[in-house]
Amino acid sequence: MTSDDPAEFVPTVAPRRWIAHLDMDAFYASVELLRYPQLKGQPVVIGGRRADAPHQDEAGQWHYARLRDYTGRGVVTTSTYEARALGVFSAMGTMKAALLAPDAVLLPADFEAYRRYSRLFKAAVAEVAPVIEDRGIDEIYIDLTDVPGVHDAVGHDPLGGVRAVAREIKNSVTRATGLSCSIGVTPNKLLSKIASELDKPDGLTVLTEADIATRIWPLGVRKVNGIGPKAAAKLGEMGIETVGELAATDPALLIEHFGKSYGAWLHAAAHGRDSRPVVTHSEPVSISRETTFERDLHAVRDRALLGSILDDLCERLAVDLARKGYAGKTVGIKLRFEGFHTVTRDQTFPAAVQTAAEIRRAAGLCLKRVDFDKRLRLLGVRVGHLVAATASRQPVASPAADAAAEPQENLPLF
DNA sequence: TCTGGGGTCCTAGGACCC
DNA sequence: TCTGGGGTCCTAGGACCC
Repeated sequence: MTSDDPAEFVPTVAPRRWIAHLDMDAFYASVELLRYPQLKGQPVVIGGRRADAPHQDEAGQWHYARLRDYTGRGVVTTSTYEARALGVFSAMGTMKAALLAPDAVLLPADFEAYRRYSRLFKAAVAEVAPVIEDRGIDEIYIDLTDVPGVHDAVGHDPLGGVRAVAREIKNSVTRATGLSCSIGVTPNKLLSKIASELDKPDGLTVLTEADIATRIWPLGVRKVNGIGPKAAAKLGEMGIETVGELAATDPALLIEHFGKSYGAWLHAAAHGRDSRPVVTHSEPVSISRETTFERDLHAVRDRALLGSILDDLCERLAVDLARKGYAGKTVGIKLRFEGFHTVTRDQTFPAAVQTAAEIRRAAGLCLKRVDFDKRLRLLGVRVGHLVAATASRQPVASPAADAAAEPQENLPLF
């Protein structure tokens, strides 16, 4: 209230929140189809790491890599709806996908292009509704509460205003990119995330609290963002398969099985309760680089190769840090052994590190604390405790700096 | 059929301090 | 002199998400 005059005090009720979740339909695959429209209607898979790009022969005939020809450790990043119909989904090993859909076209991922289209669709949305939370390359939350007209009825439809705004957002995304998206609009992020999936692709679903019992409760618990494979399996053992069954479960029982925090959250989520705001700005917590090898590597026999892979990761990480304007006080490594067992080691220094050499030295210190009894399949480097790069160059002694000053023959593992 | 790469957040124990 | 209680930081692992 800006006035001191009590006569001007008008109690107001906060308007109902309207939060949208927008998800681009089969995003990477759809971007590729803009480039290769002749593939429309076919099962197409993006991924596979180093898959061959399509090429044209002298006669102008296109040639594509097929899933059956792939060998390697990649996973499917995205698949078209035609490929999904054959059982090929994201995160599936490409070799397994090849068994299900050997004739599917395999395209290499082109993240540069996806990022370009990502910026395009987000800019298009921002012109209609500027309060946007980034949830990755193909997803956003949008707070529609203050968008003009959302709270208006249209004719006899009390939700006509929200629907019109959501429709306008969908239209401007398509106008800007040639791509379709699915939108869910509800009073909170949790419900909107579920709602955006209910009518995919090219969907538009508006729900209120009154719809929870009929539209949300019949769904499997995995549809709730935050219930993953482990929690779902544990719930299954308790005889809880659907969100409705979860909602009907005594919260005390959930807390007993899942702990105070997660147990209470499960109960609230099943009832569609979520008051998280749409967060329009956030700073990164850590920046990392990692790579899975073509074949498992031996710490001693492949020492030189591992060393150069680590050098490369540190250099790329330093480039990422510099480009984003950060340095970091914590350096960590990640090792994955054959059998998929994963180990991390990290170390925090008094002064932030920034250069490839500094990161490399710190990673070397971390490596000293690992037992190499098995062969390695993955190596990663991470920098955390991020600070602005300009403020990081204090001339303070640090273990990393000391290590960097040591003679080269003191180089630890790798 | 063995499972990418980039992240975030939570938990839990120990160190350390008051 | 037999044993506290809270707060914070660090480290390791794990669940989860896109």
